[in-house]
Amino acid sequence: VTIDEVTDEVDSIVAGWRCVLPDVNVSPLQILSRVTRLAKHLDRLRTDVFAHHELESWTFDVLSSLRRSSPPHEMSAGELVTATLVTSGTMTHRIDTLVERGLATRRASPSDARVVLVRLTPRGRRRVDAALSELATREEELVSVLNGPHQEALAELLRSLLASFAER
Amino acid sequence: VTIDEVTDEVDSIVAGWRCVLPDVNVSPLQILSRVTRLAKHLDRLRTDVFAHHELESWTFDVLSSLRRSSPPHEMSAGELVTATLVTSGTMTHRIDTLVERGLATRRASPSDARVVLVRLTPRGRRRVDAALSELATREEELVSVLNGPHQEALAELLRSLLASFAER
DNA sequence: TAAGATTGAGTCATCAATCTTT
DNA sequence: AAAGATTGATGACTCAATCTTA
Repeated sequence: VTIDEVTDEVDSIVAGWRCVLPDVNVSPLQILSRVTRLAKHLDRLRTDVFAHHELESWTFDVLSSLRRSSPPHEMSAGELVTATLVTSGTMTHRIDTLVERGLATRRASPSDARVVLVRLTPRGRRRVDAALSELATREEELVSVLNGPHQEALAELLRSLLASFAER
Repeated sequence: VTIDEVTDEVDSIVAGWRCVLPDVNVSPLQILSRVTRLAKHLDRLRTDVFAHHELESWTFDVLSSLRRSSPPHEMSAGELVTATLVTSGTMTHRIDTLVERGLATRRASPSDARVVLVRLTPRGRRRVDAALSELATREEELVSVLNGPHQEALAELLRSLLASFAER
């Protein structure tokens, strides 16, 4: 690793740290810094795509959880909280917005009045399906810079890394 | 891919979509959804680590850019904007905070009074060095679930993916 | 007129306190 | 009490408008 050209923003970040703090092992950044940057780009891509369908990333998050649940596509607010990794206060607000827009309905659970059940409307279903479809197409283009085996290898490596997080 | 067990949250998300929308190719999610989730976990890890050093992720972002710049560790506000991928308004506020805390100084450029120069203080330097050192240790543990060659392979695959984003 | 930084309005997030039902 | 959802305060972000200097 001596005469490599600097080809990447991450490479220069790593090189910068090595120069300044030579005793610290910054090689994990070669992976983790790229993960962070990729995630930022992906976030932008999603924002763009969803805007074509009058959705935001955060509304899509909720709608897509509902969509993947078995018909009648209904989940409790608490289930949505754990599925989307946000706080309960955030979820209350998200549901407010979705109901206002006619993309979901909210009702008290008949069996336990503390529980709020959120259900996808037909309009919400059409909206989220169209958005996902376009998103998948765009993501396919991106991933296509890697051939099939490379894609699978990458998915597997990421799975291992993710699993090591989940253990904690 | 018929009798695989569902081992992962991402696997079940992908399986969910395949069931609901079988005509959409959701295999890119095997990669990109894991990237997003990894980034979320990383964000939490960084928040934790930086809290030990009385820093937040966003203050660290700025301080680390300054730290990697050549002595006297001074950059213009505009350079910091491009380095950290935030808007200029955000950067103004970040600089305010860093100056208040004595981690950086702000002055007008002598050669062009429109330009604001931000410089790391010794206190800021010690703070960011300590934070990076701990972060690197924690990230090393995480990445260590993969052996050396796997780490390199992963870094290379991510580099390709990132490059394909940068082209757009 | 343009470049660079700042300000202010609006959005969505978190956290902690509260209300309701069990 | 405890579980679930809501409310309100606060924080950091973006965008657009503004101010200052070149």
